[in-house]
Amino acid sequence: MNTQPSLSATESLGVMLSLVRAELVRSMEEELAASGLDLSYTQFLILKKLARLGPMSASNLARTVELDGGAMTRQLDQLERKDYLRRCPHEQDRRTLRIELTEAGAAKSQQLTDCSARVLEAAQRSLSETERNQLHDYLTRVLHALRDKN
Amino acid sequence: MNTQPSLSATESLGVMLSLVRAELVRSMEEELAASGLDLSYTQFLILKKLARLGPMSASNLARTVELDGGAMTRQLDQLERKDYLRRCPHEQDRRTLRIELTEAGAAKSQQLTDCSARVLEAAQRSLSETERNQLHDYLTRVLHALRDKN
DNA sequence: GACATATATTTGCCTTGACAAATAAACTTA
DNA sequence: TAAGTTTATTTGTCAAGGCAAATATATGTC
Repeated sequence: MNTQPSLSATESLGVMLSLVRAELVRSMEEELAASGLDLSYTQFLILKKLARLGPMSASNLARTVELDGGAMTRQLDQLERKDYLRRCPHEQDRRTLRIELTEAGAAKSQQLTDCSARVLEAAQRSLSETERNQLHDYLTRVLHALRDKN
Repeated sequence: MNTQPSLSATESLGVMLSLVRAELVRSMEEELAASGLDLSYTQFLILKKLARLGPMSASNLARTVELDGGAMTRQLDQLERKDYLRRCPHEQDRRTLRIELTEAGAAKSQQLTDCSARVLEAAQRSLSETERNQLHDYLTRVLHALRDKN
């Protein structure tokens, strides 16, 4: 049995955030699957970051996508097995990995960008440009307020 | 090793939602712990709903807090063990439970409300009343857009 | 250089939540 | 009423992520 909610009058901010995030993730995974990409939302984020920012270390990647280091190791295992990326040795620092997209991975990255763009556009379709910026701004301010709670 | 992010220029909506939600949950659990309440965010939501809406069935509760039915069973186990709530038989429907707060649970509920109010106030302290309403409105519209994607 | 400290990656352990199957009990309909 | 369908709860299984420990390597200090 799962939940088919009926967003009541005034849900609190926490509940709203959970709902919207969950629905966005679901939409994103659906869109990925529809494009023939077999990727979880987390894996999508990892590949997108690599495509946008280029090769980087695993810990850097973990920080960038807000994922625990241990969890990152396991996601990299999966993505390497699927031949989306490669672990290369770092030239100067032998502790560090250089994670880079394979040719296959790079070839898919455009599809990722397209999927992402479609879902985000669908999600925000009822918001004007101004409202989208405001939403982002408000979320940023809430995040800051929570982080430096003085 | 965990993540101490540096929210870059323009994070996408999905990332922002995850960040804000995670931080809010963290804050909430911290505040609960500081008030001597040993409760996860999920457990907090369950008790708060019960306090606000009164006794209800487990499946109703699950729908209300957006939790899977199986997960709800296990949360109820824990909360019952801690003596915050009770499973009572439903008078008309023998399939159904009537979940109600114990005296101890009811006694704590005011603290929950206070914790919640403090954290939400802190989170939104840099937003005006108007902006808070807009944020809620935008999130609601995004949610609807994602649900009925036509 | 030796030693203490910090960082990167991996692994083990644990909790959570989703999903599906199993029961039990209503409800619907012929 | 009997059969089929829906709903409520519980349980098993699984994947994901957080945390801590282990290991390897780098960096800073004396």
